[in-house]
Amino acid sequence: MLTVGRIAARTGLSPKAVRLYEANGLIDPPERTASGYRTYTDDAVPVLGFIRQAQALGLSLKEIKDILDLQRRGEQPCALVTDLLDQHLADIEHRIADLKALRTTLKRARAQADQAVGRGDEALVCHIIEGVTTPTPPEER
Amino acid sequence: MLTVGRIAARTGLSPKAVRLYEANGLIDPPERTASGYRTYTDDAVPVLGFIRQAQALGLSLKEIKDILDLQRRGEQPCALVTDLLDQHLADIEHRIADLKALRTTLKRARAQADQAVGRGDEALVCHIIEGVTTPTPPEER
DNA sequence: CCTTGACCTTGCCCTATGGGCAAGGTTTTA
DNA sequence: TAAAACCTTGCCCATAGGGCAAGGTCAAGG
Repeated sequence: MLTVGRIAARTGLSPKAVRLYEANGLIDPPERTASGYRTYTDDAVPVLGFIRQAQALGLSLKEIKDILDLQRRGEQPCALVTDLLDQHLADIEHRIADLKALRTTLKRARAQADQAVGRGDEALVCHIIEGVTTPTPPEER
Repeated sequence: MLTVGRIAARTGLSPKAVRLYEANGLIDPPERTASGYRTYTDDAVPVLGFIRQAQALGLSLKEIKDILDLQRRGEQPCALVTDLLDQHLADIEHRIADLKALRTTLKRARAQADQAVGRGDEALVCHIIEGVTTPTPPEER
């Protein structure tokens, strides 16, 4: 009999994560023993594996739930999946660009720090930060 | 007299953010009017500006607080600042690398999706996700 | 049989940075 | 003087769980 701890260990998740997925509707509530223990069947293992995979691709629990809901209703989730993957791909491009811009800004700040050492110029708190021109506020998405 | 809304507008922040910074100890609690309104002096403006700049560099409120605490105790925060910038720089390199790896994985999933369309192979939920080999779990830091 | 340790249950607080709303008081403007 | 615009505090929301508490349950060993 698969308890929550055992199925968690088998799928590489924590028991807490498994319970969370149940609470969020990603997996069906399993049967319970008389004393209230969750008892999973082997059928639940690949679903949890799928969740892990999808999470590794950057999908949120909400998005994964939407996919699984479609599938449970007998519909093809693949169109949704490709849409989501495309969105995340675009998002990742965005974030990489933002991080690269931020890296440039940070490097400029660092260079300025080394240069300003010993020059002893004054600033409200620290010229290293205050002297930095932030080009475009990296909008997180 | 600078109310919270006015100083927020002047610094490009929201009133809520300004109150949050006060609650978290980044700025000193301002005087209050008899009716309880916060009344800021112009001295608070550049501090809030500093917070904005530091945030734009990716520093957390906690880190910014540490910098400001040092400065308020009359010590030079610049060593801490350079440390933090170096840490964030390394962190950003890491995250860029992770995102690039994830992008590669996502692109492979997408390519597989296009290729598998019409091939009609079966999977638990969607072969697009299940067929993807996740190379290294992108460890978020 | 009993104990001990490992497991399970629910529930609550915590993370970071605010956004949004509610209920109520104050100030400013028309 | 009345309405609009502002302020106050407090609470809930978001992500994806981690950690802890209090208490119930199960399996192995003595």
